[in-house]
Amino acid sequence: MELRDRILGAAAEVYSETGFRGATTRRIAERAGVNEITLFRHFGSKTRLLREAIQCAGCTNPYALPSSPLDPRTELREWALANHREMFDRRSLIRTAMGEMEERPDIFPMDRSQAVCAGLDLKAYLERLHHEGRIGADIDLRAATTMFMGTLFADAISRDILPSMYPDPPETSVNQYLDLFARAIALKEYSS
Amino acid sequence: MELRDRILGAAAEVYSETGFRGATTRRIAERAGVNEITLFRHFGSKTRLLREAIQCAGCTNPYALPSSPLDPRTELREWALANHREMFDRRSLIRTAMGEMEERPDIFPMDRSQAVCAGLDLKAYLERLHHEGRIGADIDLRAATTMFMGTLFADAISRDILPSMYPDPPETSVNQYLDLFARAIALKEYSS
DNA sequence: CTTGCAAGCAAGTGACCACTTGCTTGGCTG
DNA sequence: CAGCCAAGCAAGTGGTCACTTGCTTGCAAG
Repeated sequence: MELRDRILGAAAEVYSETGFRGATTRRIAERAGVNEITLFRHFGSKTRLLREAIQCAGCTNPYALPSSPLDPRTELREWALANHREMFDRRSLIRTAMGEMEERPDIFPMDRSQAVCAGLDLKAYLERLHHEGRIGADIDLRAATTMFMGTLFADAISRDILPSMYPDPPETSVNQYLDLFARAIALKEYSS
Repeated sequence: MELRDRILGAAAEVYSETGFRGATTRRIAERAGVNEITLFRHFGSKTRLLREAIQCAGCTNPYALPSSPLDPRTELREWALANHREMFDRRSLIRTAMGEMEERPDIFPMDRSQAVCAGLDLKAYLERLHHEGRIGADIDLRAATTMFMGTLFADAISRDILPSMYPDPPETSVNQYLDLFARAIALKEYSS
């Protein structure tokens, strides 16, 4: 079954670089080191091949926040870094898929995308902190979640094409975002 | 000269919907209500037509923040709403262009894009506030700018394809972002 | 050794693509 | 009226696309 995975990997790569229309069966076959006909014998059509390749390349087992917060600052930093890295590594695929979202909504299952799942995870974690009284009482947790996820997302997918806006390495930037975010939600840390 | 603009508008529309490869000269001509040959007589080639159309559709005269801050909260809200609206209106073009950025970097002049210009405007404004002592002294202004722009940007280009993450109307969300942001930068407001 | 199957190769099909050529139409100016 | 020019129309060119057909090769199990 190694060959099938090689084809799927090549298809995801070529799609990320050139989009659906640019991902020709010739290019995918060449990238996979496989005869073009083999694609059709395995997947039936270009559409089915790309759908499977993208859904496969899009899924990920996310880094989860702990169910009982201990050290929020550290836990959030680890989590933010892991999620940022995950999105940054897939930035080409994400950008291409978002650009074609309106034309081909079925090809990328947005509702179970990493950004959405991570957002739900973060929101639940903030709710736990809020319940423990470690977040300002009048904070809108959904807006806070959306803001922090949006910041990480925009950084991950814009960093390489707007270097002037993102001069610092991801670790530095994420730390700065976290400082701002902690103040934004009035995070109370236990005395260190 | 009305015809030329109609063609450019149609080209930008079709490009936003289908990308470079999908924006065929036939489709553009049909959308513009014009014979296909007219495109070539006016612009020479599909590439030149699309380049001009996209650069034309991409440029905008941004809503500028005042050079001497009076009421930061209100000024920032107006500015954020205007910029969010501008990005939201162009969301299809932005998504498509970002998706093809790596393959065709010349077609969309990122360095003078609205997001970058608005970011510079915001940063200068925050520096003025900081200079007047109305922002916490130890705040990283660049990170704060990037965070707020990233939040607005992610909202504007994701809102329509992730409705579950953005249930509130833009005005509500922007207000919430602003509340969080004001706390994040420790904004001191004059007594109201 | 035979059967079967996965993969390769060669060639081709109809559709669409960007772009060209040659000719016609219609409105405006002198 | 004559001349000009922008635009339309019809047809075609060479190229690429997804996908098909018919045949061959090589390996592996019975």
